[in-house]
Amino acid sequence: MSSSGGAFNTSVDAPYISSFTDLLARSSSSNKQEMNSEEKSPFKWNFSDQNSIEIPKYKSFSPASLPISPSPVSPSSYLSIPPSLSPSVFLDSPVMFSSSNVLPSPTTGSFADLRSKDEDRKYSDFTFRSQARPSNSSSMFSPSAGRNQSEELLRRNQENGGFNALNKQIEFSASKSESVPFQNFSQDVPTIQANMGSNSAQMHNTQPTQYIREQKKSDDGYNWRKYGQKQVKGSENPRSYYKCTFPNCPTKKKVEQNLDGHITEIVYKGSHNHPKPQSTRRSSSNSIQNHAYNMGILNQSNSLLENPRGESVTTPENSSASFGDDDIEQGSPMSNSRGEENEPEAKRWKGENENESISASGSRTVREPRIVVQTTSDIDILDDGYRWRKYGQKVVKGNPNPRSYYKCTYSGCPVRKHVERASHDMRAVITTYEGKHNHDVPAARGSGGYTMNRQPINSNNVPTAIRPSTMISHYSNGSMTNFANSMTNNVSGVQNQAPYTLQMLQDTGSFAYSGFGDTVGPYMNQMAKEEPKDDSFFDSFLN
DNA sequence: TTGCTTTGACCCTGA
DNA sequence: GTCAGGGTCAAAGCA
Repeated sequence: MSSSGGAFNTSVDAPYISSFTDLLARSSSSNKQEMNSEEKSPFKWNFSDQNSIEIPKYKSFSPASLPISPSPVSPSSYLSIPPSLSPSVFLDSPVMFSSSNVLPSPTTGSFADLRSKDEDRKYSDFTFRSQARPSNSSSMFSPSAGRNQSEELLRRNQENGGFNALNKQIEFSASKSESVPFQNFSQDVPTIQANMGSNSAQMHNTQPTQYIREQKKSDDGYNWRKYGQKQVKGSENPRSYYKCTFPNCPTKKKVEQNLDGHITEIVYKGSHNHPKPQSTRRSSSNSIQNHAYNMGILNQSNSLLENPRGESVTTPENSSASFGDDDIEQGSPMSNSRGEENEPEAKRWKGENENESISASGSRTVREPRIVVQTTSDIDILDDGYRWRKYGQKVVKGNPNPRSYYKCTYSGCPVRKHVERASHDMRAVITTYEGKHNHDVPAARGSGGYTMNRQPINSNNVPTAIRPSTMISHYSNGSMTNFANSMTNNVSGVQNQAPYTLQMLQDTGSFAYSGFGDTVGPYMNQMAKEEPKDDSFFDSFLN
């Protein structure tokens, strides 16, 4: 396969790095230069063995103080920084503030304030150097280049495979932080090392720091004050309660984070009765924002529909249209989704599929925008690498579509999952995982040209703790599919350099979300049609 | 001083 | 009426 197409296939004449492969090549060729300037930058390129393959590693980022956990392999991990994108674009993008999802912090207060100037400097430096072309990239990331750069990058992305690269960037930005380049690389590193089998120790050092920043910077644009935290029964994850700090704004949200710090669930209650707090960083990204919206990545409230991990992300603003208008066919159940009755499958503050409730006293409580973001960072609705046996199927309340129940076939493994199509949109599939795999990913079940050896979803082969969690996948033949195709191309494009595997694609949950529609469709169709193979399982399930 | 987080206690609701 | 669980309050501590 060629390495053409998608975000990685940037114009060759551009002083940009179009892929990690490219980056490696450039870093190799410019090794001396990099080393010379190494001491000047907070970000340093190191080479464990200068006589062998030169893998950049990162050593200058201080470890995080928060619980250290392996960062799950994000789909975005396989992406290098799309060359034509300037971080400034995303610094300004409201998209970045939209995602509480991804790894947003429950502390969604003032975004900018959360980052120290020192961090800014580091990021900037890192970005600068990561491009391996300092002279060019410096201007590229110049704040003053902001608007023009964003427009230019739009043009470039359209020229180089449509919005694919942009798409990734937007997703990245939204899910991570404003420090896109840093985030990108910090995620790339562990992933690459995991698959290349080198420099792992050093590369892992970047994860905690990155993670902490993810937590700190993600934002939905509003300011929240935490007013409570509680350990809820049935979950090892503490639940935090937040109120919008705007005077008289009734909006609240509760956020669950697992022990790793990943946000596993965000539920919004109420709607903001005020505009988003002004941010000086937001205005210049309209072009991207609009582009993304036009592409169906964003809905009309500029909220990201899904983050790179495949986590469906909504905010109170977009809770009623979380799949993006462009993705929704006219006449489909979602086509009128701005109305409350058509809000996407989402868990309300209390209960499911209820916009309102009536108290015992008869008073009616309208549950307003209510979002739900149930996130799973480490699962893939397409095929997570594990083997599943269907043991039951049932139509549950509120959804005419049957929910397919599966159990991991590995002996003794307690993990189960159930899959169902969203009632509002047959292309949206909700997968809920329960339990924790106590084994490695099974060997491949045969494959084509790809290396099918699956790897655990997280980068260090530690079974991923998964609390009952839900991932909403959405299949579309629209723009998101194009994005997925791009992703495929991208991965294949770098395959020559690194053992990227299909697993890497499939582990990218989020990309699978939209990207592998052609694959997902049949897969899900099969699931829908498949009859339980094990009556005992089925019977026990029904009982 | 201000604003935020933390955390134990209390309140509310539903079974 | 009791209990359990979730949600909220508010004092204390921190930056």
